[in-house]
Amino acid sequence: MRKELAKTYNPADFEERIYSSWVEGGCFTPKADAKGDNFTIVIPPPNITGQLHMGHALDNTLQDILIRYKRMKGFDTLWVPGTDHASIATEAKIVEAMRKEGLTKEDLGREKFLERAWAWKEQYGGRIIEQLKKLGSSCDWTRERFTLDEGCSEAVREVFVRLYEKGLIYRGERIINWCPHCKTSISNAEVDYESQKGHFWHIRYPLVGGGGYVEVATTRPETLLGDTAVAVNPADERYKDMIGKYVVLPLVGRRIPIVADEHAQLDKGTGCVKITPAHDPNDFEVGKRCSLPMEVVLTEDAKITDNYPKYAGMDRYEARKAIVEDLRAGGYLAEIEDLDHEVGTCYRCGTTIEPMLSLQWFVKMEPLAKPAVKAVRDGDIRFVPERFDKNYFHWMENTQDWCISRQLWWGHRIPAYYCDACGETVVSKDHVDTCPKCGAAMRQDPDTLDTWFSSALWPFSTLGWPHETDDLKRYFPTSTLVTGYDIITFWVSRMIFSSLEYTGQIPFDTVLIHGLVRDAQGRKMSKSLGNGIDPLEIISKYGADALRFALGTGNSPGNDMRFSDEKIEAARNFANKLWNAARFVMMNLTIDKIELPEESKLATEDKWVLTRFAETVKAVTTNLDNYEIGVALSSIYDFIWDIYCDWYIELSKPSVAMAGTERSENAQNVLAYVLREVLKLLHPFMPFITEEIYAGLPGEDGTIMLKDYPEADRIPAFAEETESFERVIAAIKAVRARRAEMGVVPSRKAAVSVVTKYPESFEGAGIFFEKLASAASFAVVDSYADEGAVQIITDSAAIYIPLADMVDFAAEAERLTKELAAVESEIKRAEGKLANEGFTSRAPAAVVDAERAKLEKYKEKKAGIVDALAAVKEKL
RNA sequence: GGAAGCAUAGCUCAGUUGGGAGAGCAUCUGCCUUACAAGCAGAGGGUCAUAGGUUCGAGCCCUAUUGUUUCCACCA
Repeated sequence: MRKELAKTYNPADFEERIYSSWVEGGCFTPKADAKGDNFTIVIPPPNITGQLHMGHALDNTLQDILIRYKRMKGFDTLWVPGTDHASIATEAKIVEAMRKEGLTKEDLGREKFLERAWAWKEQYGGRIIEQLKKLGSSCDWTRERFTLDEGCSEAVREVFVRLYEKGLIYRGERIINWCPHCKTSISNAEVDYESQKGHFWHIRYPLVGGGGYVEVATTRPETLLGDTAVAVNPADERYKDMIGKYVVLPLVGRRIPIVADEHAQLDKGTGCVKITPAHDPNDFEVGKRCSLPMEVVLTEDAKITDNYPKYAGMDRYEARKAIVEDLRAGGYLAEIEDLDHEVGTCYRCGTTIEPMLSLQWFVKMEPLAKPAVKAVRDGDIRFVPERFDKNYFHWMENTQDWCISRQLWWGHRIPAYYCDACGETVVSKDHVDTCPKCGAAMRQDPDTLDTWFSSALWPFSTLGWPHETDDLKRYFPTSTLVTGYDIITFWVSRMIFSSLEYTGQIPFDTVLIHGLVRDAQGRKMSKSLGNGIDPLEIISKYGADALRFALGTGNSPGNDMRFSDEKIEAARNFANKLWNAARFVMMNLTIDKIELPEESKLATEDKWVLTRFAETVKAVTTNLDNYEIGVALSSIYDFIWDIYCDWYIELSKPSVAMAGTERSENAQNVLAYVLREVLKLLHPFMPFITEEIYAGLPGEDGTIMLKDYPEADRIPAFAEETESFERVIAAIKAVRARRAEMGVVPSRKAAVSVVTKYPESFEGAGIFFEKLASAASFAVVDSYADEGAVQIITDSAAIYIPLADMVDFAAEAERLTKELAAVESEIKRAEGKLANEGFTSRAPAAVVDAERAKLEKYKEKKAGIVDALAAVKEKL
């Protein structure tokens, strides 16, 4: 069905309608007749609780470009989105939403809280999917899978139990970052460090049996209650004799040993360090090494425990005050030093983090990391660009055991059950109510799993694993993962070792890494800075195609990009240009079917544009196959704007205008053919505008997104005619430049005469000179005698224009002298190069030949300039 | 402290196995040429951070230096 294009490009008029037509047409489901290999992407859309942000838009755009490209290439493509993963931020959002209603988690209880969380998720989750549709994302939404059900999905339970049975998962003590306000542990990545003014309290610990004291310093004096040792460096001469002796812990009266440990540094403070194993990660390590007791002194809301009656119930800061006061009164306080130090705070509420000892579940990393490193080392999995494998290896080879428990409710609940009566622990896929040992009631671990634990299963859990589903058999392992470099350690590495461990296969063979999207000043976009640009606003203002173009152009794998108004405007302008070109073509079409004329009927300019197009197709496909999306896109941009619009459309106008003739129809066919094919070429990048224009082409039906991608080999190309026609273009450009330089207005037409060694190149070119170079007439002549004419020299022609009244011959002479010098220096360079034995014998033959050809051109040009200069000088 | 990236035109950035420095924006000049002023035709503007090295040949490969960004670790 033919459709007229609107006079102005307004994406809002058609983007939504087109998306619906794709959905209705079943375009996103795999093609039954796909002839190629599989190409699968299994990736979560953005976190369900968040607004679509620019980073996600970038992810999604790059994924969609690849999917659409592969689909048009005949691959059996599948893009399955999973949905939310259960991050701390997610729960925080839910809690925040509830707080507005005056509700807290604790009020509701776990069951009700999860119920509400699900409702909330549906509401916001639906919205995010709508947002992605606006971007044109061709996810197969019908296959959307939720992996977070009832707090613990089947796949997650399955792997937890498997790991437990293999001894790769264990429960142990560890120091975690505890937020006393949120009452949850948070990961290192979620701790913000801020510089705070504080103090360094120097405290004296008396030696048991008299004879003095040792002095330690601390920024957190209240942790003194939990000290179980003082450490000195084993190499420290000052304290050599004290190792093994005891000191008395002030205020508490406990005898604690002086131990030797590398953790104590010789040159810091006094060289003595108080050791609080239960409240400091380093001290914890010292405690393990020296077998020290772990003394917990703080409750989960950071108050002193009942074990220290004098301070019990005091908040940590109150306790600090009281303890410092008591230390002073007891004469233990040696000195108070002012200190600026970095304090860890909760990224969400800003509360100072308290390191706490706690029982957590861990995954043993060493046995998992080895095959994961090997898979990348052996090239089974490839990072694009390659350098990111260093990042990956560095992390994988130094990783510590992975703490997977989180004190949250919204997430996959740990499938471990404890019997309080007999202490039995059972790990099971199914819910366990009664203790298999003693028959008492069991309770499930209240904690949930780290969000990355379930996300790590994404490539196969979304395809139905642990069941042997058809999807799994058909599409796993998947093809390409597209993600930012900031997520390699969190997610990519974990997907790799998880997949190898549970399925025995790699999860994907290629990891395309992109950079971060920054703002115009180069800052990372963040909510707290308020510099985030909302992709939806951009879409409504400029269109999804423009956004996709802006994200795709100049995007080079692994490099950050800045997002600016200039960039999006340039993208919109490009869409507008294409729109107008298409309008021109369509309003001139009288044919009702596009058919490329046979070779003998093609004009030179037709052959030229087809050849340049074939080159473009080659460049685009090669670059896309190498994941050079930005380079591929700029090839298309250059072809459409420079070759097709600025040259070919102009060149074709005279022919098209001969209404009713065969020549006109041929020109129309070439115009429409190239337009149709370039629309296909561009479709993966700008799906909406290409679909809209395509729908208006005569004789075409169906959606462009299921058509075959152009293949360079199948486009007729004519090397000789192209080279020949470039001479005409060069001559036209030279005339325009010369006229502009002289300030001749376009309306002043003048006769153009050409003397050339290549008269056949200029045959029939008169019309182009008249139209594009303000020529009143055009002639190829053997020689030209009017000495008052302007002379323009290219490497294939001497062009004469009688504009004597405009010519300043002195200036002409100067200009020609300059040009002569320039061409002579080129000749010198080329001759020097060719005279170099090393070059002619070692450089590839093609390079040497190209150099010889260049030299020939320079020499021709020089001869022309010499003649012209002589003529001008005579005139002077 | 450990690791990695980046440094090219006034600005933002491309530059795909090493073979005569590019784009967009900005600036300047001239154009309403019947698809497009969100446009057309021209022009100016770069010691490719610095110093060495490899090579017949280096923006590209190697080494060092400087600046900058990021990740990891540490911070009694």
